[in-house]
Amino acid sequence: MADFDLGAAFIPALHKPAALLPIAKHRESLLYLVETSPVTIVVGQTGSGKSTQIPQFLEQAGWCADGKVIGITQPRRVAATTVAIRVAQEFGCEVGKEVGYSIRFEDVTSESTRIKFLTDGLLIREALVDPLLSRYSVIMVDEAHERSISSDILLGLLKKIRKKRPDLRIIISSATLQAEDFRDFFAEPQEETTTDGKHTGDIASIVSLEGRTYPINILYLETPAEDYLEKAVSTVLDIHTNEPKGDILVFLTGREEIEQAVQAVSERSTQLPPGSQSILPLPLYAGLPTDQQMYVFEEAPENYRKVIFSTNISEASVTIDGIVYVVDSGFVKLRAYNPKTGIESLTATPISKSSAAQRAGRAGRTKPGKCFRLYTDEAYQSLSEANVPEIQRSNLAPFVLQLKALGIDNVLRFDFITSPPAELMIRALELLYSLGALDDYAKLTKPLGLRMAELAVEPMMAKTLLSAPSFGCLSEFLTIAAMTSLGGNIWIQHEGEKKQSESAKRRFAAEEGDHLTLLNVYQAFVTKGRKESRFCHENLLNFKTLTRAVSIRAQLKRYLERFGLNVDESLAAHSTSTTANNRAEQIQRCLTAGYFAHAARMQPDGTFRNVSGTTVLHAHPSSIMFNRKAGWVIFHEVMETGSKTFVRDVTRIEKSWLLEYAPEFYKTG
DNA sequence: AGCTCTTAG
Repeated sequence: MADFDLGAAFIPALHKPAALLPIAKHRESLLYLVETSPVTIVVGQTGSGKSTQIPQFLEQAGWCADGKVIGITQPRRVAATTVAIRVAQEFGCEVGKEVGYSIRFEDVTSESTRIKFLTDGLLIREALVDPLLSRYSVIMVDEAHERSISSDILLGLLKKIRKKRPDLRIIISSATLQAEDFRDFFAEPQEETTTDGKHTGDIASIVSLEGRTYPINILYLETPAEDYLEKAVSTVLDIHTNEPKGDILVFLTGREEIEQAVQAVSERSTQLPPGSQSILPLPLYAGLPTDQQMYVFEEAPENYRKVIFSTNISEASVTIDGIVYVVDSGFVKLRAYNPKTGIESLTATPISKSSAAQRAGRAGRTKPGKCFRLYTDEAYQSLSEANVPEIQRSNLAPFVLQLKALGIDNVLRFDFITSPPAELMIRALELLYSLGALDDYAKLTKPLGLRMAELAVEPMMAKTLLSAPSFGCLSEFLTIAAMTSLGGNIWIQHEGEKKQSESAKRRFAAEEGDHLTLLNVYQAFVTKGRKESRFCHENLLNFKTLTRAVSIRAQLKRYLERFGLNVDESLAAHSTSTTANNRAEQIQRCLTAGYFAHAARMQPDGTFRNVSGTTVLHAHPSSIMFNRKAGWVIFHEVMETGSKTFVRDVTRIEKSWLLEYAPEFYKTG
């Protein structure tokens, strides 16, 4: 490119012409497979063009005749939108016309849409109104190997739908390792196996597409590292001094480690020999404000080498160009739900082999790369092959509720590609029963259970919202539901500005606890923060997440109005101090009606104990209740990290309310 | 006295 002396008259093509992609030569065989086989499993490497090309091949081959649609699901919203935009460009139409996408809050499709990209979760919700997904002729489940709960459930539904709709074609895109699991999942029971080892019951065909990646040289430690964080920092400096140019991506487990590493590298880089290239260390994690995340995508200034310290967000969700070196700590923070205690934990665990391969692959996207694994070859050999599917380590209550709403009564016998442990299912059923979403026969109750399933919030919050009209605080709970579903990230945290952030929080603090504090923050945001850009800045509030809260609140409000519930916004706005007290109490009572299972009592030493007295809980330092005295409280969330179990979003209640609103649940007390 | 991996509706 640099050889051309034509200046700005030429710009590089944004995309490779489709004909140059390796997938082009597989066009006919792919179409033949889809035509003849009900399920096609596409094993495609990075850069094979499967997500962009297959839908176009199908459209050209007539799969959209009679107004039918080709649906392609993605595990993430960004993927659904960016791939749709790209395919629309290649197709030569405006996004939303022949090629469109649909994600929560954004439906960019029309009557003429033939190729539709959407998230897995949204397609499951479409099944609530169209159980056979009859608008679609082909459904392609992209990135199925990631084994998210939604794509697992979607595959189970598709298997069921296929029996009633033999015309439906299913395409699953997968990594090599899982392809056979998907094939076996769709196989129909047969006794015999043919001599070539092929099951006669297979209805799925596997096709492999080569990708366009460069070779990666993988290096291990000779002896285990005592401290992988220190080792990561020294490895980065070694690469910087000994290896040719190219940016570095370092996989660590969380924010704290990342900030430490960034700090350490910037300190040590001052000791580099004079005249050498400088290092630009950058953090990357999901909780980082968007503007700071953007730095990692910018080209480093001349004479700087970019080093990105990242969480798992860079493993699949985010792609950064120009990475030549990967440093892999071998650890990831993984969420797991304990069905015995109902407590989620978040702990650093060794990654799987497939994760390690994925991380290494990040080095070979633009030219040959190197991956430095901060563990021994032996340690690598002892890693598990693949990650434990999300469905086996999550609170299943929201999904059991969705399955029930889809008419699947016997969820224990639902055809899961990997069955969740029975304990997880039972715990979910028990919770839904205690909330009144299921009756004595484990059938979905109407209208309560059905409405809970339709609301896009967790079951306990759904119950709270649907109870709110009888406490006269529906408007307030629309806000609280929206704010809690943001999962933190309401406050911007700058390094070394902890004091300011504390005092900013105190400006909105409510004596009753975090839920009313969140309500105050939201009120202030919609009255001032949305118009004055300084407001969020001065109060260290995250404009983007609060804007999202406004969208979520509006969506929830539409649902409740559809249920015929009247949302009176006038009462919330102006209230005298006596009605304000009463209003606070109604909110606390209503919260108890949905979150009674999340109750705790403060001990003289300032920690909390759950109702059965078996678990010690700590108020999270971000809570208003941190370092305050309280009696009984309700909390939104409980999570074990490291050695402590923290509760977040905590509000005072009266003990007697527990018995008043959940007599069944607490009858033995 | 001291802190959440990621993602979706």
